[in-house]
Formats: sequence, structure tokens, C-alpha cells
Amino acid sequence: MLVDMDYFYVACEELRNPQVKDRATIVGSDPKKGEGRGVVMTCNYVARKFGIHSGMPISMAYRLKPDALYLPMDYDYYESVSKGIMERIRRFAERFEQVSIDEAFIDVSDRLEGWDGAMDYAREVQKDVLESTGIKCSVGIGPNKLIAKMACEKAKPNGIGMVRPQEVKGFLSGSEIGELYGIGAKTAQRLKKLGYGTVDQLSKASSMVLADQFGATFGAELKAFANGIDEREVTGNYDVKSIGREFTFEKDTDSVEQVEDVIRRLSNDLIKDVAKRQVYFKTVTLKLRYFDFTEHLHSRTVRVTDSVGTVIDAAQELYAQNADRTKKIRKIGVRVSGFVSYRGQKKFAISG
DNA sequence: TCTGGGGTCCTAGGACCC
DNA sequence: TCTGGGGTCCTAGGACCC
Repeated sequence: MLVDMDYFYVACEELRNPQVKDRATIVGSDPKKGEGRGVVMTCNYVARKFGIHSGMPISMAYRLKPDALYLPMDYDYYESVSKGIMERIRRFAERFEQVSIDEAFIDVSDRLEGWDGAMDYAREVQKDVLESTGIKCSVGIGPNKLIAKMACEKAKPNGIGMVRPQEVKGFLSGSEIGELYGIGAKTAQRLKKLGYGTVDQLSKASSMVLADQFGATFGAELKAFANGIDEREVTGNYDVKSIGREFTFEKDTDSVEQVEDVIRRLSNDLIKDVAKRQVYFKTVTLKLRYFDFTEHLHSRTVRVTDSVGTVIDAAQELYAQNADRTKKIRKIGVRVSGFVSYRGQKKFAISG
């Protein structure tokens, strides 16, 4: 089963502010009277009626619904709500895997006798999460992660979707190629050009062509997914691999002082997470997005450390050595990775 | 309409080591 | 004088997901 919260960030806001419920509400960047540069993170179903959806530029949302309630992201708060939800969900199975702040897989194979009890079991999960946290969720049930995920997507909001093994083929042949997990806009377009415009066509595609076009790993995965085959296990939690922060300027800039100032701020912010997770890092990466949306990464391996000074120095040097000074910068990111365990302790496992 | 911020994984070339 | 095969690490780019 995949358990996925409905319009999660806005649902969290609704918990502490009941008036959110009946109003078109959007969590995301500040719209600044239509001049804002960010996007919609999440919106509720009232807002969706006006054509607003997540990922949409906030300026466009503002044009569609200027009198909606616009709220800034409060990630710490959402994380605390998420923690409570995940604790409830994990009690429904031995194997539990959180995949993001608002969704988790549970392997319930040995808690059920066949498929008949699965719908009731999913209803219990929904009821438990709602009664203990006040958050509504949708559940997808399938023979593997891929199908559970897709079934959940089609069941939203507050629904349950179940696809039995014998129903997988029919379920997939009624799906768009882009609905398959892992196929985004670029891959969908390439597949269409190759003559694999539907899931059915992809399921019978030449393995050789796919391997040639997309590489051995992804090529094989594409075909397997199109056939409803997914061997990935529901595993426990994994170690975090990198920690980063990004910032988009209100106006594109070519000021060295501004850039260096942002690098300092991002580094100071990110290092708190590094300390919280009790890791040392050895690689610093600077990300630059220019006015024209071209993006470049520059990274450097340093001696193993947890010092913010090292992050700042490395990032500023990477900027000095690599930045294209003829182009204004839109966004800067700083990220650290290559973690090493701390004082003999195991690396800190991510759980939220 | 004009595009965020947090991440993950894969590929590929070059340096380097044995 | 010209040269193999196995492996790891580093750097950069790209696609994708929520």
C-alpha cells in the first residue's frame, strides 16, 4: 500500500486555522501582488476549482484568484505533523518506508488473507490517520510499489484504489505513458518519437532500442514498468546523502557582494542540518542558475569536516573560479555531500 | 504564465592505483 | 618501446520526484 496525504501543506494549515477550509488556499511563494517569482507548492481543492495547481507560477495563481489565502511555507511545522502521521502508519505493517514528507509505503502482505480484506484494512489506515491527526489521505493498493503508487494517484482525494494482480494489465493499458513512475516530460517525448506513445506499445518495445537510447538500467526499468513489473522491496529508511539550500533572487544579479552574501546565508542555514544529523561531509557543491535558466554545478572535495567556514570558502572559490560573469544570476544553491560517520556512531537515518 | 526548494539516481570521462 | 585489466574517486550534467 502507498499512503499519501491529500494537499498536505494546506491540510496542515487547516489544522491550526479552520477558516482555511472553505477558502481557496495556497501554500507557496509570496505572490507580491502578481510580481512574485516562485510557484504554488500545494493548494486545496477549493483553489483547484479555479484552475490552480501545484507547480504553477505563483503570479499566474494570483491572476486566477487574487483573493485566495496565500500562506508561506512553514516546513518545520509540516514536519512535526508528518512525524505524528508516520508513527501511526508504521503500526499497520512490519515493513514501512517513508518516501517523502507526506507519503509512505507499507508492505501488508502478511497482515492480510488475500486481497479481500485489503480495502477494509486501507479504510482502517485512513480512519486512524484522520482521527489521530486530522489529516485526510488516499491509499493505493497493488502487487508492487509501482501499481500501488499509480492506483493511489487515481484515487485522490480521500479515496482508496486497488489493483489486483490479474487487473494490472488492464489498469496499465488505460494509463498514459507519462503516468508511469519515472517517466517525466522529457522521457515521454523521446519515447513518443521512438514510436512508444502508449503503455501498451512500450510494454512490447525492443529491449535493445531502449537500452541503446536510455542506458542499460533505465532502459530495462522502462520496459518492466510498462509490463507492471516492479521488484523493489519496501525497505526501511535510508541514510541521507546530501544536504543543501537554494535561494532565488528577487531580481537577477551580477553583484559579487550579493552572491557572496547569499552563499554565507545558505551555508549557515545548511550547517544546522548537518549538525542535527551528526555527520561530517567532504564535498561542497555550488549550483548557479543564470537568467536564461541554464544551470551549472561546480563541486570540490575538501578534507572531511563539519565546519561552516569550509563550506563558505569552498563555495565562494567555486563561484570566483567558474561563474560566467557575462550572465546575470537568478538562483544560487549550496549543497554538501559525501558524508562520513560521526565519532564511531552510525550515520543518522532520515525519518522525516 | 513563466517557471521553487528539497532531494535521489544514473552516466561518462579522466586521474590514479595495483 | 609500447603497453592490459580491474577498480575507485572526482567532477559535471541530466532526468526525475514530491
